[in-house]
Amino acid sequence: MKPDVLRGHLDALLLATLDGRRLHGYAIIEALQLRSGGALDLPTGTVYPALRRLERAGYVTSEWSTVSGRQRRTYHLTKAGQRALVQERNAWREFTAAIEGVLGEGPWPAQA
Amino acid sequence: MKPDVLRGHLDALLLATLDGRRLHGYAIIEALQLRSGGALDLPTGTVYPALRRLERAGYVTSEWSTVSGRQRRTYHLTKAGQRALVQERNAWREFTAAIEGVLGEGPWPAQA
DNA sequence: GCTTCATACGTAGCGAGTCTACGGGTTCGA
DNA sequence: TCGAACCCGTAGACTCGCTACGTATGAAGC
Repeated sequence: MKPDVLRGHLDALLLATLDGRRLHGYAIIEALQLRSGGALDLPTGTVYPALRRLERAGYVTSEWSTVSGRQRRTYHLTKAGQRALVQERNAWREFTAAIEGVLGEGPWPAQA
Repeated sequence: MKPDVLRGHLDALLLATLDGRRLHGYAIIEALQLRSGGALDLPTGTVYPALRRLERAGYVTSEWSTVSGRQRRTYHLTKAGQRALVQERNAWREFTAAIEGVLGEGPWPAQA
């Protein structure tokens, strides 16, 4: 998968991953792999900055906890985050509809 | 529509638009608007550099022509461009499958 | 005790590519 | 004569995902 195709869709992925769950960063990456059938293997340098962006935006909050001596930062959605997720899903539908209208099979019908 | 979401998909759009047709830049922009139901309104500063990139890559070729005193550069697909289009369509399917696997409705099933 | 791997956090800087904002020129209708 | 539509193009900014790196703990193997 080309690197750039995720642009602008990463927030939606992260919000959806946290929908109804509390996860820490590393677990988010694993969850994304699982749910995408292995297609999405995001490096930490992609995910952590994105999570901070979402936190600054007020879409997620986080707490530190220590599990068997290991520091973990666990994230979960805020109300605003859930609203944002709804919007992201709508935006995704519009986006795919637009692209598929163009990508649709074969040469165009005689018109225009 | 957020600006970045097109990243990495623009080539596919342009190749698909030129599939079986010869169009000049301005007409490509109009065609994209039409096919996407108005959702895609690309500025010339996006389209022209992209076309040159595709031309450098050998996916399209172009000829100048003069129509009623106006200079036009008409583009069409090469063989390599058609192969690239097939690949782009496959990549698109994989991409949407991956994202939709994650975005799928609601909280995740009890597991993992 | 030492190494190695999986777990877990994070930053700095790069790079690609889309967008904004220009600028040039023609035709045609009001 | 003036504006709007048509048509080409470039320069530079900006965003944000990726690469590469650094830190630290726990458990397993030897």
